[in-house]
Amino acid sequence: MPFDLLSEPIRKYVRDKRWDQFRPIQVAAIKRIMTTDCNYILASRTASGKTEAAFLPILSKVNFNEEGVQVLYISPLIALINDQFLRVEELCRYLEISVTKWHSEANKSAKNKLLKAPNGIVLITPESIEAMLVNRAHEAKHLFSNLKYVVIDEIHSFIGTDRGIHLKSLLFRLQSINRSKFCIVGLSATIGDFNEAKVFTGEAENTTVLIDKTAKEINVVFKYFKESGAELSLELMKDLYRETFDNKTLIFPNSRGRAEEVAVKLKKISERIGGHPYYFSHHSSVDKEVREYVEDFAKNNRRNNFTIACTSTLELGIDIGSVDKVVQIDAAHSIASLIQRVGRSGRQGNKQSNLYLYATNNWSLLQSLAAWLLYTEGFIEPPAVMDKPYDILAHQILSVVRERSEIRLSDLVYVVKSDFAFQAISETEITEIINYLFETGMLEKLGREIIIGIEGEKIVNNRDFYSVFTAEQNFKVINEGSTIGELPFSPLIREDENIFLAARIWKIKLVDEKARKIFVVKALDGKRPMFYGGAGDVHPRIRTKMLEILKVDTQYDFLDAKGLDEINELRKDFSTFTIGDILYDRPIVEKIVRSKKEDEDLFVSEFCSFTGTKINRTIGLFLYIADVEYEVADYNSMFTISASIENLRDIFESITSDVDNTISRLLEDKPAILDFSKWGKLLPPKYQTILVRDKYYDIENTVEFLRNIQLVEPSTLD
DNA sequence: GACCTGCTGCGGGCTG
Repeated sequence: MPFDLLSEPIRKYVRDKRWDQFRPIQVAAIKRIMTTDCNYILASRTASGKTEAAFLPILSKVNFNEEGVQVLYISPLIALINDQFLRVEELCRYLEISVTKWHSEANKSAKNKLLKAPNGIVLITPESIEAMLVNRAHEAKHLFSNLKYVVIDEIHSFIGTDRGIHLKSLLFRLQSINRSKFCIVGLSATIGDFNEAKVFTGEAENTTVLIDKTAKEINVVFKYFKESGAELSLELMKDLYRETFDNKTLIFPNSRGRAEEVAVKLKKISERIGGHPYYFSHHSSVDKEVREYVEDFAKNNRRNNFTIACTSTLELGIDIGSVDKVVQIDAAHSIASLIQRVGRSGRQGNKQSNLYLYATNNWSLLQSLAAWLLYTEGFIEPPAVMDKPYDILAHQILSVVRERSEIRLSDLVYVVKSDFAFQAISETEITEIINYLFETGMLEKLGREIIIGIEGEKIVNNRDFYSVFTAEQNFKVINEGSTIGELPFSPLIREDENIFLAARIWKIKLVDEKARKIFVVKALDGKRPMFYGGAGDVHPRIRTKMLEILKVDTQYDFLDAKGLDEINELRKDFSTFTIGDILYDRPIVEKIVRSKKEDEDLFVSEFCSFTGTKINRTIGLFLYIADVEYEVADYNSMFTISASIENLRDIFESITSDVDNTISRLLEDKPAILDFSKWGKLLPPKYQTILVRDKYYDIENTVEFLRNIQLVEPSTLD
């Protein structure tokens, strides 16, 4: 019995909570964690008791009388730490274990208290671990050299990302200052590739994934509104209002600007007809305090209905309670993301989640439908795995040198070589990168020791050093002394322009460019703000599924009539292409255009690749190498290429995988191509090229795709 | 048309 395995104080906690039974993931975790010293990944949907599944057995098992912090909980978000702190602290009161928050906004005297007598549990972010290792290595050792368990929350948000590689390296570095081996427990929503989750602990063979696959039943409704303008039509907004006014709803419109538009427009409709005023927006550009107010409102009020228009800020595990409906406007970029969003709905006792998928154009409708069907087939995108993360390696080399103050070359190479985050990178490569860091003044030799160089000091001593991702430079938006949020500079940011922010309308009174501040007053009408930055890549499987939907004639009963008509219309357009092999048969149409300048006929091919964003980008690279002009739109995966079909066949057949020269030329012409990597600029040119090749492009899969592709022309029946 | 995440140490001013 799992209950009997737990320690007495924890059993008392369970009794006091009046839990009549454990959730499946808790049963599995208690049994395993209590009886073994293995690493575990607990995979189970949102709100299924994962935190308790990890902490009940860990708190039962670990002897907290020992000196030093015993359990380290790592979270991707400060907000999540603050949330979990309350839960974990309540649990720990039964054992008189202290719990300390350690992040930039955490109470400083609590941190100092911990430094005096390290013990108990610490909740921390990866960046705070990095900062501690860099600035106060001795304190890091003082606190964290006797860890028994490391719990990583929302581990799926790290897997397959730069931040994840960074965290892996930090885990390795924590392990190397520990007296004995600590165990890792990762908490995760259902993820696409459990193998990658196991590898994440650095000990795949000693890591077991415990999965609870029971999913909530999802009630899905598709709604189609053909939109032509830049703004959402009144018709759509009215329908959205009718669906949401008497519910607790989250709306995901895929962008910050559109989230503002939706929140403001719904609020206006509600005002006009005397509905409730609880319409909010929640995204990275809304001020933190305003966001906390919104989260708090959603969590703590039972009586009032509300609607929050948001971005992925409300996708992760911050506790906002549960909502009745989740609305997705146009296709989410991934299935994983869609499922996380749906997981926010379905209240306790009610087994169903409600998902409304609005589409505003035919391709978005098709993509949404494809994502939904793939989900019902059990497919979730696997994470993008980066074998040789040279940029994070360079960052960590600087960090390790700073941590040690001085270190011999052989020791440095040894440390980095042993780091499981960089397993696939060879010793020769590491040495080459270190040598380049000498050349550029990042590192310096002092006798036989290596220290941080003059150029390196500038980087390492900057606050920006602790993270591996970049942040946009914004203007603060201020009304009557209080900050509402932030906006990037755009043509709209001018005095007397009216803009939406935090679900309200503002008139800009003054722009202080030097202080990067925008002063605003309340207004009655305005425009949604402009933001820059891209969304995530779409996985090839989604695009293949889109083609498959066009090929069959299934009449989906969860689509509304307009949506079904639109799908059938698209099917008609594509019915002229005979697609046999879904993976490689791709539609193409050749047109002849009269060139204006040179007065001759030119061939233009319209080619639908039906593949992922990254492969489309790489096809673009190959066309660039072949010196062919083209345009590409990723949303419908369509290329317009200045070449005949015959010509294109030749190009696709003669594709080679040797593109390094082109990429290094590209890097010289347009260094901004490396902007996706914050620390890539530390690398020798050769490694920058490889980074762009492997991370920005997908050479291997594109070569395979193009070698196998069969270009299908329309049948000539008409 | 296009997401998100985090952050030291120190000094100055203010409050209790």
